[in-house]
Formats: sequence, C-alpha cells, structure tokens
Amino acid sequence: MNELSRSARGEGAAEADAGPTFAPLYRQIRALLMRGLQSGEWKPGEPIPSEVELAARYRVSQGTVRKAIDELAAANLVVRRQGRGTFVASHREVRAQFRFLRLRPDEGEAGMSGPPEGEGADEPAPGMVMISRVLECRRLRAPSEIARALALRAGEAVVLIRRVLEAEGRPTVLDEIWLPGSRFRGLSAERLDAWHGPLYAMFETEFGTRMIRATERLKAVTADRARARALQVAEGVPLLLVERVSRTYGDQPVELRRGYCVTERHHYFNELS
Amino acid sequence: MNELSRSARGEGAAEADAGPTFAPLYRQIRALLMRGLQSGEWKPGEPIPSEVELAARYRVSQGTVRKAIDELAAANLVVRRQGRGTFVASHREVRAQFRFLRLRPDEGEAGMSGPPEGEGADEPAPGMVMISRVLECRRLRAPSEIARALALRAGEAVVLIRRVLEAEGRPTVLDEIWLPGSRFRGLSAERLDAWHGPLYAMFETEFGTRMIRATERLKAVTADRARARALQVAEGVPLLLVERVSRTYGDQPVELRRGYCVTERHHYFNELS
DNA sequence: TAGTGGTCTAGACCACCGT
DNA sequence: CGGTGGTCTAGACCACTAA
Repeated sequence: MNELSRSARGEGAAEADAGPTFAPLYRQIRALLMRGLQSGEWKPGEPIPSEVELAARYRVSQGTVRKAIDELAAANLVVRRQGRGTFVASHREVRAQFRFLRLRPDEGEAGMSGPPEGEGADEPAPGMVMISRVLECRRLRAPSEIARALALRAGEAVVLIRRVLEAEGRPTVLDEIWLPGSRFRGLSAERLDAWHGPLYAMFETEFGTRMIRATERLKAVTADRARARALQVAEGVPLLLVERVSRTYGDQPVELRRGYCVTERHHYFNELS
Repeated sequence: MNELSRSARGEGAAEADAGPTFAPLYRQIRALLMRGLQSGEWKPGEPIPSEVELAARYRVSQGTVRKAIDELAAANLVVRRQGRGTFVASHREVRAQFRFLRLRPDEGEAGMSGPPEGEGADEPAPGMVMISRVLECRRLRAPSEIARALALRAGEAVVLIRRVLEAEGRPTVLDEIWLPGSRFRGLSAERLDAWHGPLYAMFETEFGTRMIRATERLKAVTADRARARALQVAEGVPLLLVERVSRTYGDQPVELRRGYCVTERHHYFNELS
C-alpha cells in the first residue's frame, strides 16, 4: 500500500499521482499521521500506534517515524509519555488548559483560589479559575468582516456567543465569539451553561473541532457604554482588546474571538525567545 | 580532557565533582556549547566548529552532537546553514530583527515604506521601519522596583534611556529602558544617536551583551499628561503598555523596558500553538 | 572537489510503565 | 515481565556551498 517517494533515491516505486513534491521521508510520514489525526482515526486522548508499529506499517526505520512524531509533538498535536505511548493531544488535559489563555493575575494575593496542586515545573502556573457567564448565544448571518475572517461567504450562518469571564467575582473579560454555523449545529446557551470546563474542550468533544493554532492581535481601547456596563467598570476605562483567529487542521479558521479585558488586576503574558 | 558522564553506563570515568546530576549526553554537550557561546569563544555571526569536529572533540557520535545543536537552534542561539556550517545567532541578521518586535502596522497602505525585498516565506514580514528619537539617557541609582527586576541591589547604578519610536512620522511608542550600569559603561545619548540599527544589535556588538529571551506583560492604560505630550496624543487616550524583562545567558535579567504604544494604526501580534 | 549540514538506516541498550 | 518511548552509535548517502 503506502508508497512513499524516497526523495530522489529511486527506491520506492510508483511515482504516480503525487506530482513534483519532494519532501524528506519523515515529512511524508508526518503528513500521513496528520491525516490520521484530522480524519479522527485516532481521537483526542487516545494513543496512536507505537513507533515500531508505524515503522513497520510505513516500511521505514523507527528513527524516521520518530523524527516525524517529534515534530508533531513540538506542534502540540501529540503528547509523548515515556513507557506508555504517544497520545493525541486534548484540550481536556491539564497541560493544555492554559496554552490559549494568556491572561494572568498580577502577583500578590489575588487569584490564588485554585492553584494546580501537585505541579512542579513546566510553566509558571497561572492558577486562575474564571467563571463564565453566558450573556447570549444566537445564530445569524455573518457580517462580511466576520465572514472574511472565518473564510465563509458573506451571509452564511454563524453562531455568536457573548459572555463575561469573572475572576474573584469581578467581571474581567467580555468575549464575543464567532463560530461557523455549519460546524456548531445545536450549540446553545443552555449547552454552554451545562458544560463545565474549558470552551475548547467542549468544542473538541461535542463538535469534533479541535483548535490547534491561533493568531492574536492586541490593542488598547476604551470601554464604550455597553461594554463598560457588561464589565461593571466606568465608561472610558482602558481595556485590552485581544482579537484571536483560531484554526483547526489544515489551518482552517474556525473561530473569531474578541476579548475585552480589564487589566487592573490582570495582565497578558507572553514569552519571546 | 572533557569527561562526560555516560548517563549511568559507566563508560566515562571520573565522576569527581559533578555531583548527582544525570543528564543525557546530548544535554551535556549542549551545556558545553552554551558555555562556549557565553564565554565568547565563538562570537555572534561566526561559525562554531563543524559537527564532525565537535564529535571528535567530545568523543561522541555525530548524531549526539547533532541533537545538542538541534536544541540550540530551536532556542535561536545558533543558526544552521546547509553546506556552510552552524553560526552563532546575531541581532544584526535580518532574520532576527523582528523576533523581539511584536508591534506591527494594521493592514492597509500604512507602514509599507521599507518592506524586506527578496524575502519569500518565513514569517509575515512586518516591513516596518521605525525611527528612534532619544529623549534622554542618564545614569542613576536603581529604584527598588527596578533593582528587583534586574536582580541588582537597590541603589546600584543603572542607565535609563527614554526614547520615542516614530512610524510614518507619527510618534508611536514611548520607551523607558532600564539597564544595569555595570554592563553598559559608556552608554550615552550620543552613542545611541550615532548607532543605526536595532538597539539589541548595538548591545551585542558594543557591550557584548546578547539578549536571548524575554518575558512580557501587557496591560491597557491611559496616557497621562507627560506621556500624552511625548506621543503627541490627547491625555486619556488608551495605550498598550508592554513591560519586558530581557535576559542573557544563564537567564540573567539585563533589561527592563516599558513601552507605551499607540495602537491606533498598529497592533501587537502574537501566535499561539 | 572537499567540506558542511540533512536524511535514513539498523541495531544496541536504557528508563519507565503497567501487569 | 513485555512493551513503550529515550538515548547513543556507526555508517551510508544526499543536497548544498564554496573554492
């Protein structure tokens, strides 16, 4: 079956349909594995086949499979666990909880209501529990600006969620979340209220849509009347606007989110290297 | 010479001073290479020895050296160039110019005065040329807050640079930059004015201090009177405050920077994965 | 052509995990 | 114990760069 092109080594046969794309073997393996992830052959939280089995299946050495998996692990698509296996990454895991949550409480007493207990190193644990209050969840036709960001045709169905995140009982983030209607049929305020845990975990388990990458643009804005009221702050207060486009496999955009953050007691954390 | 502990394989002798630290061979190699970088044995822009030479020097296989260098390359400490060699990363290279500059012009006509010409892929080229206007550069004793961030004793000498960055002729960023005085002797407004190019390139070549990592905290604030005047905006305008601590080898903090950004025509860009 | 990094292999052994 | 990922080796060959 699986014919891989031995990057100009002429070993593997059948150069049929692939076209003139020459990638190293391990990248071809990586692509095959990614297809398996995208198609749901292996689901979040489940193990993928072992390195030796994959090596046998694709008729390559274990080292080559290993390098392919290394890259998937670096991209957080997969998690290796020594002695156990390699598992499809999931937003339900604690490790992934804070990968897309960059807002953290300023140091000091605040925000320490629920620090991850046993954790040792890894990243500085934000240890923040935010309560979500859904203001509304309704379906409408995409404004052109939203459609463009989500790669939809203008007027296609989208879901709009508006919610407030509270930290320590104080409204802290006002979110406007736009999702393509086709992927999120049946999403409603009730189901959002019923779900306990990260939103992305819900999207993953309930709608089979897993966010793997996002780009964000940040600006400083002032609170208009409506947003000021929702956040229980004075009109004109400076807010941190975080505009995010999240993408799933194939780099397809599946979420546009605008978060208006009160940065009185919190900050957006980033690391450059 | 170089005795490496063969991670519990008992091959390498002399377990003398190292203590009970067991790291894989390639990590020990990595540490040795890092020491070479830190000590200036190989300088920014220069090549480090070839993989085969390093393998011979440390008495390990080329694959082990390779894995060590892979990690250094992933951390942007070193740049691989096929057919040429492996080079110490430098802030003078174009590739590194925008690694620490996350402010980008909003799309549209603006900011296209000097796009990197030949570039093809890599990262979305911000293509922004900002002019630096130094307001002042003076030496003083560190306020306790600054001293803490720079791991100095309160009252030690520090350098304070205040400057404005202009994009398209408009003041856009007001920077307050704090540096440890001991590392930056002889730094003055005149030398800053004389230097053309990125600040970090100057720090690297003129003061032998190379920034390799930084953490940033972002908040939204309002322009007070002084900052509003410096940025030529109205008092009360929302500004994006970017507070950065940059570190050099050994994770030693060597810069505290507060940037107040006008985000009318620009945004802070970030990528999550 | 010689030297560099990049790919691929095959096999050995280690560290860790569950049973 | 058997199976998994993690480390290390030795050697072959490829792709690229410069002299």
